[in-house]
Amino acid sequence: MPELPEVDTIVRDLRPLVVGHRLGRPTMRHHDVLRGITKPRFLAGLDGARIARLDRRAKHAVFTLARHGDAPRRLVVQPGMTGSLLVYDRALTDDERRYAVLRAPLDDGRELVYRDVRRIGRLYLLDEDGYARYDAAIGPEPLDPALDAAAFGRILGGSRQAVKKVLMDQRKLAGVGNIYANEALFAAGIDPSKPASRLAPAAHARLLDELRRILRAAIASQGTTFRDYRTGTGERGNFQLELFVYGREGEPCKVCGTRLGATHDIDARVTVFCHRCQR
DNA sequence: ACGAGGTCCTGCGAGC
DNA sequence: TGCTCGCAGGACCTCG
Repeated sequence: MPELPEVDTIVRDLRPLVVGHRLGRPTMRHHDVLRGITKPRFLAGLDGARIARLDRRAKHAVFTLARHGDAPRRLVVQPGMTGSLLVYDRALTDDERRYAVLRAPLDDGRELVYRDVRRIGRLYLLDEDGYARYDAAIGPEPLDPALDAAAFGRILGGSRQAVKKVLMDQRKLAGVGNIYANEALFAAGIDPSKPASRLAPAAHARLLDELRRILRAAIASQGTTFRDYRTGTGERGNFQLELFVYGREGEPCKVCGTRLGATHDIDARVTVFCHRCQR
C-alpha cells in the first residue's frame, strides 16, 4: 500500500528509466481510474508528450509532460492501495495485461505501465493551474527541513481529532498513511487515540523526529511490501521486516513483550498499538 | 469550518 | 470441497 516511502522508491527507480523519453499512443483497459477528464482527452494528452520530470508529492507520482507547442501538463498517479508503475522491456504476460490499467509505449520500444488490481488508484492530467490547486490542497512534506517542530506542533495543536487521524490527513501533512502512522506513534510512545491538541510540545517534537527517522529508514529499505506493492523495478520492499506494530496484532511487543492490541475506532482503519509503551 | 461516515474496487481468507 | 461474506485501503464526496 504505497505511502510516502513506497512512492519515493518507485519515482527514484523510474526516473532514470523514463525521463527524457517520449510517449507513444497510450491505451487504457479501465478508465474508471480517471477523474475530471474523459478517456479520449486523457489519452490524447499523453500521446506524443515527452517526460520532462518525474517527482513525488505526498503519496503520488507526478510526471511533468512537455509537448511542442503545448503548455506543460502533469500526470498525477495516485497508486491507492494496489497500484504500481513499471517499465517493461518485453511483452507482457496474460496476468500483466489483465491488470494493466494504462499502457504507454516509450520511444525506444519499452513500455510504461500503470498496474492496479483493485483500482482504488486514480489518474489525473492537470494543466498548470490545476496542478497548483492540487498541490495547494496537500499539506507540507514531513521530510522537508522547512517543517520544524513548531510548525508540526501547530498542525497537531489545531485539531481535537485523534492524533493518528491528523497524521494521515493529507490536507494537514503529506504522505503518511496507516502503516507509518502506526509505527511513528509506537516509536514516539504516544496513544494513537489521544486528541492531537492535547499532546505536549515535547511529544510533538518526539513524534516528528520518530516519523522522519522511520520514513527515512523505510525509504532506505525500498518500502513495505505486504502483498501488492513493488518498487519501480518490480522488486519487493523490505521494511515489513522492521515493523514494530503494523500487522502484528496479538503478537508480543518487541520492546516490552506485552500482547499488542488493535482497534478500528480511528478513521475505520486498523490501529495496532502497545498498551504499555503508548500512553 | 469541521467532522463523521459512505463509496469505489477486487482478491483473499475465514467460516460454514 | 465449494460457497458466501467481510475486510483491506486513499481520496473524494455528501451530509449534519
